[in-house]
Parts: sequence; structure tokens; C-alpha cells
Amino acid sequence: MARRLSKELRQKELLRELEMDPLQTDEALAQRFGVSVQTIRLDRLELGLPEMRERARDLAEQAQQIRSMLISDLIGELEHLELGKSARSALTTEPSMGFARNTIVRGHYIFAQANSLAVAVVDAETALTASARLRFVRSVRVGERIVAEANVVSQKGNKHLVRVVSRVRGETVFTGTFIIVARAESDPTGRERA
Amino acid sequence: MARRLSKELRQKELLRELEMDPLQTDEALAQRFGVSVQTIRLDRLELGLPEMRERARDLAEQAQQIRSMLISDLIGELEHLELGKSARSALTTEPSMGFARNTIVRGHYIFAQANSLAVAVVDAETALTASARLRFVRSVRVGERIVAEANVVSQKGNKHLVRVVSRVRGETVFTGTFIIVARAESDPTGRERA
DNA sequence: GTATAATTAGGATCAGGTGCTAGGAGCTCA
DNA sequence: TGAGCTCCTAGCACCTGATCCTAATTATAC
Repeated sequence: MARRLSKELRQKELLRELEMDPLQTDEALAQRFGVSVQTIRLDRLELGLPEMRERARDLAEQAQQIRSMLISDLIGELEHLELGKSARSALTTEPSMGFARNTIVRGHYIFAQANSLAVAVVDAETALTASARLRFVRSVRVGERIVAEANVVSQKGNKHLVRVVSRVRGETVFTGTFIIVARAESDPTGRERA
Repeated sequence: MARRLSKELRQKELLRELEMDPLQTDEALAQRFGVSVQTIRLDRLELGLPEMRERARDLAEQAQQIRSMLISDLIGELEHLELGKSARSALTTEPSMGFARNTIVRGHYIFAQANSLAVAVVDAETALTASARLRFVRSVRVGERIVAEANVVSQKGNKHLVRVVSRVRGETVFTGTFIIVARAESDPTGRERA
């Protein structure tokens, strides 16, 4: 049974190996495990692992999704926007947004949604967050859908006071008060941020 | 010159097309533009664009980086950690962290680094952000390296007051005061967040 | 109408695979 | 000892999405 054990072990290692670095060819993997390329192919077949090019494509697609979802200027989907007045966006939370050891969504995703919305609602070429006060009222579980609503409370000069409330199924999970500064595109001296 | 113009136009379109969806083969692109595959190849050659498989690989590598960098529990690299007392982390900002229209880093990345650090410094199984006050003192440009320092100011029961200051080349760009709540792993009733 | 630029076509070759067939090594069991 | 089994290796034909190279055709400019 030493043979079979070694096979099982190799396949487990193979999984770990590909998780660490998915962009390895069968050739490289074969060398790494001291077996023939065919053996690696059989292993992949048994484990249902796709070939390197597919793995690359899958990852590439993920990257695009991540890019458009998490790294877009507005995090979450914009559902409503009345410039200078109010806005609403929805964010469906994903496992990648949670802590590694539990299913609680990490605060900066909730903040990111609220902050993006606060910046978006201000009617200006460039708007940056100057300061904020946040309250995380209740923890959010991975999979829950967060609806954030932003309202411009007041405006003095280029300073906008924006209030954001985020809810999950109607229950408030987060509130934040943002001071957003509108800045002319031509003004390069950054004194504030978003 | 209509031909040459059409060529220039096609190459511009090609760039935009591939930016939108990089996972297209020459074949598909040829059909899309109504030209032969060879023409697309020549265009790619002139524009210095890599083949589809390379594009996929590049994206895949990015995805891995994004995964490990932005979606890890601690954003930025931990440079120092004394549990319950202080911590320091560094974050080199990337183009993907900036706004689409300028090179200013968006606030939630700065917050994410600070928030992660504040949570990490608290010596507890699970620590969640309950509330925070933030000040974005100065805008950060893409490429700048942010060093965040967190100090536990006080502790009352399971509530920790953590102060975070983020600097770029010694200059303060962000300050935040976080109230972090430590929670026993066994307590499933989420009343606070991180 | 001819020079020049742009496009198309064809063939050889490559990487990194799939799918299939076949053979040998190593172990178990009777 | 040999049959039966799993596991590994090997070889060959084929596929996709490319490469590089040469040659021919078409469009446009002068």
C-alpha cells in the first residue's frame, strides 16, 4: 500500500502546490514531484483540475471581477443618485470580504461602500473625504446585502456634510458622518482626501 | 489616407477593446473588426501587445497579488507588532487604489490599512471595530508609501481605544481614533464590527 | 500608372495541453 | 510461482492560439 499512499500524498501536495501557485505547467509539476508528465495529467484528471491555461483564464476573470467590483470608484451598485442631495447603493458581501477565521465582513468594506457613496453624491469634479465619524452598530455576515443611503445634510462653501446609513434587511448596521471637500480639478495642492 | 486613418482608428479601438475584455483571441478580434487574423497580429506587434495567453497570465498574477495584498486580513505589510500595545505597517499604494481620473489614492485604502492595524494590535481572538473618528489630513498620491502606526491608548473591559497615525515620508496624512471591541470566539451575537 | 502602404494568405513551427492505447513495475493473494 | 491488481510511464495523433517568414494582392497617394 506504500504506492497508493504515495499517490494520495502526491495528489494532496499537488492541490496545495497549485493553490499556492496556479500558473505551473504539467511539465514543471512533473519535475517538482519527480514523476512523469503523464502522471501529473492523470492526477489532474482524477482531481478534476483544469489545465494551466484554464486556471490562468479563471484567475484572470476573477481579477476583472475584483477590479470592477471592489476597486471601482463606487463600491457596490449604485441604485439611485440625485447629485448634491442623496444616493443609494447596494453591496452583496462575499467570502473574500470576511475575516479568515469567521464569516464577519471586515469593516473597511462597509466603510468603502459608505465612503464611495458619500464622495459620489457630492456634485463636483473631484471630491475628497476630509474627515469622518463612524459607528459600526452591528456586525455583518458574509452573504448579507448592505444597502447604504447617503444624504447631503449641509453645504458651506466647498465643504459638504454627508450622512450615510447602511442597513441589512432594514436593520441599521453602520452610520457615518462624512465631511467631503469638493476641489477644482485645476488645484493640485492636496489638502484633503478621499 | 482613409485607409491609414482606418488603421489608426482600428488600433485605438483595439486597445480599448482589450482593456475592456483582455481575454479575446486574435480570431475573435479579427471577426469583430472585420479584418483578417494576420492584420490583428500586425496591429498587436505594432502596439506591443502580448498574446492572449500572456494577457491572461499577467491578469492571473495580478489577481494573486490583489488577493494576498488587498484582501488579506492585514492590509499592508506588518513591520512591527507588540500585542496590546503598538503596531506598525507599511502600504505601497498602487494605481489600482487611485481614482480613475486622477492619481489620488482613495480614502478607503488608507482607512483599510489603519483599521486592519487597529484590529491587529488588539490582543484578542476576535476584535471588531465599534466606532472610529477619522481625519484625512493630506491627499496621498499613487505610488507613495504609507506607514501607519497604531497605539493602544486605553482599555476598559473589552473596549480598546486605539490611535492610528499614517504618514508619508514623515508627513502625517491621516489620523484615526478607533474603538475596538474584543469578543470571545464563543459569543455569536454580533453587537459590533470590524 | 506606378510607388508605397496596408492587408491577406499559406506553410512551418511551437507550447501546453487532450485522448487514446499499450506496456512495464511493484505489490498482494492464493 | 503466477495471476490479478494498481500505478506509472511512454508514444502517437490531434487541438488551440499563437509565432515567424515569405509572397501575393489590394488600396491609396502622388
